[in-house]
Amino acid sequence: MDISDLLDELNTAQREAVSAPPGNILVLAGAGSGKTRVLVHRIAWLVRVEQVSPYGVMAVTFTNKAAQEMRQRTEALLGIPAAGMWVGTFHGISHRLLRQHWQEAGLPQAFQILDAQDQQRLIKRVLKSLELDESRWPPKQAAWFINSRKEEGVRPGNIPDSGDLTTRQLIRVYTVYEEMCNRMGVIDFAELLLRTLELLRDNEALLTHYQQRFRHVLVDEFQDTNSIQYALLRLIAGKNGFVFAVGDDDQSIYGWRGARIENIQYFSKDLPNTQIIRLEQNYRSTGNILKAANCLINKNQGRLGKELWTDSGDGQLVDLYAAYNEIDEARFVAERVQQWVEGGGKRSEVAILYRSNAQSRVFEETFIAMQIPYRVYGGLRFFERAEIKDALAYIRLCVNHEDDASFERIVNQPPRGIGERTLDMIRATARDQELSQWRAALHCMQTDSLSNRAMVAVQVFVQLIERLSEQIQGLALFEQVDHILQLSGLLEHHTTEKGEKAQTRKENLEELVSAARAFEYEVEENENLTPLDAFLAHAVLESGETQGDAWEDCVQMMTLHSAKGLEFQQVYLCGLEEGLFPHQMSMEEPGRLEEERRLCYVGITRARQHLVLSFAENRRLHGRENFCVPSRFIGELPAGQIQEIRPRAMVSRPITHHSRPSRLGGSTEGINVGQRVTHQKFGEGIVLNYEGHGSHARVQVNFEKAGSKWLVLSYANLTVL
DNA sequence: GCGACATTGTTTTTT
DNA sequence: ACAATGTCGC
Repeated sequence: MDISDLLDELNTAQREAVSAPPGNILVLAGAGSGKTRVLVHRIAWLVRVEQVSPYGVMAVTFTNKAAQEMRQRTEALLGIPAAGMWVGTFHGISHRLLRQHWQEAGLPQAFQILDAQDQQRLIKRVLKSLELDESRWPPKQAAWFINSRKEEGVRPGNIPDSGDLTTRQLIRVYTVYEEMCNRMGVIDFAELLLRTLELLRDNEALLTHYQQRFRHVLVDEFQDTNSIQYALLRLIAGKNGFVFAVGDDDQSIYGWRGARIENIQYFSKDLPNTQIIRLEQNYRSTGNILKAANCLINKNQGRLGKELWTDSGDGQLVDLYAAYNEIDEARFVAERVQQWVEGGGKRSEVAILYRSNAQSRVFEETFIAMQIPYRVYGGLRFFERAEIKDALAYIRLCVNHEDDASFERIVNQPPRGIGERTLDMIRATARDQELSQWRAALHCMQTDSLSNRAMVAVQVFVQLIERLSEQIQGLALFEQVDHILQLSGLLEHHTTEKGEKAQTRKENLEELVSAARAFEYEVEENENLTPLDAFLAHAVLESGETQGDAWEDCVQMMTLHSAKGLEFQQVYLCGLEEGLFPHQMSMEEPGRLEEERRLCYVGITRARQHLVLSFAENRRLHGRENFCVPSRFIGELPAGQIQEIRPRAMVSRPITHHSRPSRLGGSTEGINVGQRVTHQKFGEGIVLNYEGHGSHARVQVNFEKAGSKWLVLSYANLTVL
């Protein structure tokens, strides 16, 4: 068999990984070292050389986009549709398993998936029913608690009672939340994985079946797996299966949402005869960019160790611009982009990266003023828009009357005279009688416990849903969606609504019908799912941009997080200031600071040809004008690779060559951001920020005992430690 | 039910 | 500063 085409275009390390005999393999793939390529070639190798049936291969990623790309590239390489091969996200694959084995998993056949928003709403209701005050028990915190427990595979009953009151309450919330989910037949994202894990773990026959089927499990972005995902992988691979994992510990940037970088370390301990292969040759960036990246990431402790290199030249130096303020920063970037475009560069080859979304605004304003087309990533996605979620809620309620989340959402949307009072009545009935809200509404009408007016309103609603449920029987998917939009009054509501936004909303709703129409083609061997159910699941699981929409030539603006996996000729890494990047919230803890550093590393390694760093000396943040200290990361870069651009005479602070943040001016002598100080009353703390100068200067100090305080420097009498 | 005011928080994001 | 909620009065 001719396999030369599979290996020809690979380097030695890549070849080693792709052609290794079946076994547990961990590929430590640096940025730009061809990790997806290796993964895809490995699949092709297994199928073509090792004669593994595509049916026995499972490939898992995190995002739908990555899954799609993997599938496409695999099919292109194999030259055949890889039918039977399971390529998808952890959630997608779990969903598939649960749909197939809903009975064994203890789920209703028509179970629906709760997205983050719906989950939050449901938690709010749980808090209310437990009579917990939302200000003392923030729903966000409860959601975080529940999700992180689930991600560790822990049910409410298995949380050790530490005697801590807060924890006890949260366990109660978790318990009730779970009951409500079960009653409503909905599961949240974390539950998707946890249920699947339990399903396989507790079901010998099923587990054996899948272990025998999937002898080869491949994982992308392994450094981003959390505990439950790792457990799932190991369970499916079993004793006789093989895991092929690709990851980069230096690009682990999702620790804050449960990803466990340690999984990389555990891998070789947990799985027998692990072979570790490093991919260090970089095909993306110039030598100078790589040197900067290597030098920075070297400051992290406990790395597995990897040093990127390239055999293409050094290229341009990395530019560093010290802007006067954030407006100057944006202006500088825009002008540079304009020069690039005038020189024949494509706008889509330029990325502006920043730490937080709020930073995009100034760039947007500047780019609009200078008429440079741009596109901002992030923000609300199609299926997350309110009007779309309303429409979906109608559909879901028609499919499953017990779905309280949907009931709440649309019972009075568009307004039909069912106000808070009526709802409270229904909610109370639901609680007391242990009914779904739908049934509670029926109950209220039967028992005549509502005012006449409310009665009629509820009746209208109930009849509407009943009529809709009946009428959509037997219709094609898009007709069902269209029908519901027309008769629910939603479309009409947004049509009569005035304002520019209303027009967009209406268009979005129409777009939903088109999406439903397009979706019909994708409904594959729908595993005992109606097209409508499949469409609903698709909406939740893949709420992303419908697709990579017509690639206009736009400058790309995004956060560092969303830049992972992408590459650009020119990268502007902006807002390199202490407190912003590394972010305030991550500065204290060494572990989180290292994650920030990895984030910076990710940013740097996005650039192919030219990297420009910038920071502002003054920045308006949360309404306050702040003096900024250049990010410590700037000081951690190799001076030889950096070229400072400072056209402004007024700026005179040295930037490179210190890793310590520079000193404050005026009478604030001796006090630096990040320094430990002590105060007579408040005790010890760390200087977080400062503003103003001379005798008016104020510093923000985070005291260990007293918390964060702003102090006027001339009165505070701080002692530097 | 809706508009006017007040309060609140404000890293990163996928599924 | 600012947007996104929540509360209140009509």
